[in-house]
Amino acid sequence: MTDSSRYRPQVIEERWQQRWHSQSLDLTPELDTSDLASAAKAEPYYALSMFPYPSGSLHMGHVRNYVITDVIARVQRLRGRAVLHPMGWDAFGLPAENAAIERGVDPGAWTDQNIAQMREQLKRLGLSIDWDREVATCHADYYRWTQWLFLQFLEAGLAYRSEATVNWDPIDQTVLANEQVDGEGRSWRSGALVEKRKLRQWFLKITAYADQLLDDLPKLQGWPERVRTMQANWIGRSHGAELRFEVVDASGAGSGQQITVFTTRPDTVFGVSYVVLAPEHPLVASLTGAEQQLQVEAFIDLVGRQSDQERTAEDSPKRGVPIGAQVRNPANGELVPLWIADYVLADYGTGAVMGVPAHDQRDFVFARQYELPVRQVIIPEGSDEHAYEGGAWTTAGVLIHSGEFNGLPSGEARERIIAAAESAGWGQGRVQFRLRDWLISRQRYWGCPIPVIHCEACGVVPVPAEQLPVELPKGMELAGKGGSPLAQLESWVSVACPCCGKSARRETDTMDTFMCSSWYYLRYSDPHNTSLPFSREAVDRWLPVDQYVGGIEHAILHLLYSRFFTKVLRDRGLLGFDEPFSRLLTQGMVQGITYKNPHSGKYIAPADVADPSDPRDPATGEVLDTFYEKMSKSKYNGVDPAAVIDRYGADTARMFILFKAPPEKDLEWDDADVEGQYRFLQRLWRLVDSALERGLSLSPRGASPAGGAEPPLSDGDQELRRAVHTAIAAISEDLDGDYQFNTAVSELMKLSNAMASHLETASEPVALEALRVLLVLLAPFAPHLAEELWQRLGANPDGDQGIHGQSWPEVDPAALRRDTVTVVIQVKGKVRGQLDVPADADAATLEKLVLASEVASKWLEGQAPRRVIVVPGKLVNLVP
RNA sequence: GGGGGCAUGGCGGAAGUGGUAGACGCAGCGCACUUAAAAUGCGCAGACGGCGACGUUGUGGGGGUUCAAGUCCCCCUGCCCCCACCA
Repeated sequence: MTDSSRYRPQVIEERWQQRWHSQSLDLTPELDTSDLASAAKAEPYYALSMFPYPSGSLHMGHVRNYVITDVIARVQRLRGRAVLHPMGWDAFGLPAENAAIERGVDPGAWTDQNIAQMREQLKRLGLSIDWDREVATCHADYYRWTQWLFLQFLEAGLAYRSEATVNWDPIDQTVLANEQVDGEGRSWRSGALVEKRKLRQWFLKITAYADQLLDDLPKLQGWPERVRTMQANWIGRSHGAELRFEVVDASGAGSGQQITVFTTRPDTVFGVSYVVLAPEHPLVASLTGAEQQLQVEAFIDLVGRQSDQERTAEDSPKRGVPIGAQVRNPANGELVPLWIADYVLADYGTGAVMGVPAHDQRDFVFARQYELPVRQVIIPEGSDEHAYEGGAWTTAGVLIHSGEFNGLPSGEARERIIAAAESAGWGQGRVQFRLRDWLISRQRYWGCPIPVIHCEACGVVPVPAEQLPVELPKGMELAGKGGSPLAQLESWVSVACPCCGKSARRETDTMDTFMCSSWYYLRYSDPHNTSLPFSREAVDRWLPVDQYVGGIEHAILHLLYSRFFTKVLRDRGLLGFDEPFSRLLTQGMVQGITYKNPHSGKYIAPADVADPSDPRDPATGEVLDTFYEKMSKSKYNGVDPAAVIDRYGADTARMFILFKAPPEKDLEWDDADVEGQYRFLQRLWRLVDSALERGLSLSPRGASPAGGAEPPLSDGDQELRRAVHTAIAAISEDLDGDYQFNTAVSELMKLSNAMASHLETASEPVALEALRVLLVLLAPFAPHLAEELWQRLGANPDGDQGIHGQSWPEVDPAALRRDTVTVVIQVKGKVRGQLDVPADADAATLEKLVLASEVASKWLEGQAPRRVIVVPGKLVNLVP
């Protein structure tokens, strides 16, 4: 083999990337808007990957994400769609600011440098991305429109300021959204235990869209079920009632004050033994009796020092104190004591709960502890036993001890009691959501400034649209502590009020970066627009996104916020659809082989493990635990994409990632499997080499186009054509709908195996058809190799669009047809043999043929079968 | 506690509406080529029994429906993910 005919991915990949770039092959086609051209108009297709944070280095998770989207984009192009496949950067955020604090670098410069670095790494993957549409959320020409959109929310009454108890990260010195605090009460970024603080903060009223966000979930049939479920749980709608308990004094006289509770079980209102408030409830101070003062204050102090996680852990003891007041149960007039307790949350419902120990497990535990009465008011249907021994009876049943509602089933009682409360004025039905408004204020520098001005005379004044963007001041020295950096820059803060002209102060909070990422997919449709974030025309043409691809970690926040944005912007008339992403693919993570010393807990780099079949700690000789886990620096289990590309080329990396696991499953990185993929690509190279040696050419000036083979075809030709068209059918199906790239690649392997055995003896037209189809099918997966082989076969004259401008092949049903098929002979459902029969044999013929077979006579032993089941083309089951 | 998902060879994974379980690949074994090795090519390969043709068994466990079950139904076990004192 000569050197020039060796597969050298490093050479050919770089060459084709340059060529494609110079031919502008990846640019998004301009969509013709004129009606005249509509006949020729290609249908748009929008393939989108979740954009990365520009950390500076590409990791395998990125590679998997973008390769999947790239294959989808390339397939759609081959199918004649006008494809939008963009990329950008989620570029605001803490890492840049932290780098600035630690190393004194400029966050903008640091970010731009990272972007440049990652862009080059991405380009090496051969992604067909339209880089002319690149956006970075930290650039003023982008965040100008983030600000503009914020003002839309403000104008719509969907952005407001409110004093709120917020999560304060003592390390990053900033406020965090609930979603950025993990289950242990730690900051998602710094890992610090989050504290509580009261601050005035900006919120977006996502709760105003809670119903729509929930009710539209069933529309998203192209989303994974579990993502829809996660969102539904997160929104958490529950139906119940607000009931008002009047505060009464010792003599039973009403005070005029009321405690409003929220309950999903109004049917249990006759079982209330006490009413309990959150310690933070605003009425606690005024209602506390003189004798209880000290005790109550001590309790509130105690609860205040608990972390959220301590307080809300399910198994934590429920503690409380009576505050020395009592309330009247509006349903039965009974007086019950008023308590405060740590198990009641201030920010859910009304911050007050009616205690029904017989029918709520928490109330039950609480009542047992403080010897409060337990009165059963619901019994299991058809029983009158006390079913709550050892725990509360929390399921539905029939009412007792409930006055006029006795005997009603729970469901009906709920409606009747709510109706009674409404007509008597002590309550009403109410829907409650778990979802809270979105806290978007951040006391950080490296974010999008909130474009408002605070004027003593005019209040909160939006920055006029023509004055946008409110640019971040450059050249700031960031200390990393003491609250908002912007607040310390007097020259930036001090500004004239746009309304009255008097001196006023800029808002110094910046926005949660999720704001920036909630609309970037809209900007790609019209990235250079300088008068609007996007034109209605462009956004309605390209969106909704046909296929969105990204990690499951964004199942709730990013996707929910984006859906919220879309609905608000639709209501503002800025776009004409109400869900942004038609189909969603959540790809699994990439895991690396991980070695851990079970005793010391130390992770060992694979390179330091001498013998992987007997992994031992190089320092101590102890046997190591071996498993696969998400790649991370601290576990030394990462694989650098650049190193893989250097060694095997991008095509091998792409093929491996697509083949190794279905896209939504976790993928275990395995060097041996990477080698296997590399070998497969080399086999393809040699296959084309052997075709060249035979003088085959796909040049239009050469032999007649494939498919024109003269019948009758030889057996080998027939078999090869069958393999070719089976592959087209199978791969087309794998790429439709569920995206089974792994089986698509295996079909490519099967086709290549078939060609290895038949190509040499095949007639020229059949051989050429096979080569052409193989390469076009390969093109989305291994774009460089496919293009190179295409050219080597002479099919790529200058000025031609190359293999990526070809059309996806069509299945020729005639090629799949067979003269004979092999049917399975079963006896009583067990496979006992096979028989070749004419493909068009009908059931009766088939039965006759099988009954006459040796297999039948062997197993039936002369008996006539009692029953014969015939599945034409498949099997015959004989039941003796 | 609530919700969702998964369980198939040594490994990753295949198996339209029930119809030959284990495609494709990795690792492994044998053969060819080679002085040798690598690379490459060809072949074998769920387990058990048998020289073999073959037979038995087999998709986490137990039942069921069916001519036929990885696939449908019931029960159980294990693992993963999300939510969670949400009243």
